[in-house]
Amino acid sequence: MKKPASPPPGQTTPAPERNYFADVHEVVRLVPPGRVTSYGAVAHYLGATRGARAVGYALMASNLDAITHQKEAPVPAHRVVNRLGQLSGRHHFPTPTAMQERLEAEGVRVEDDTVVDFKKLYWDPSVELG
DNA sequence: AACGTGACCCTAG
DNA sequence: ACTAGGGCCACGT
Repeated sequence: MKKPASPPPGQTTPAPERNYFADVHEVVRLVPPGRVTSYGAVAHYLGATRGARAVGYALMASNLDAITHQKEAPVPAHRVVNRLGQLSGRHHFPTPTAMQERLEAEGVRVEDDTVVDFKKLYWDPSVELG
């Protein structure tokens, strides 16, 4: 077998198959309705405090996947906002107002594309889940 | 294989 | 207190 790669430990991707997509998918899915979390919190829970970007990327993929499958959003991406509580990803939703609409539907007040009482509704997986 | 992009976060002046 | 810049992670071409 010409398996050239014997990836030494400590290189990129320490975990064997840490599918960021599936990982984020699962964490966000655990976010209860009426609560909101941030990309950084999810990233931190995954172990990468600075991987918040990848979290957003994975979320987009999962959301688009759901749309492609024409099913209900398996991942409540609308409950994920940036560290400032702003709906930075609202522009990437099927509709520019889908995120806010969904949040308000769950009782989350949104003003000026920003979650009201974001700190109060904040849901940290590292804290809630441990 | 390398460069560039992106729903971000943190540190420094 | 505010503004500016750099950095990390993953994916596409």
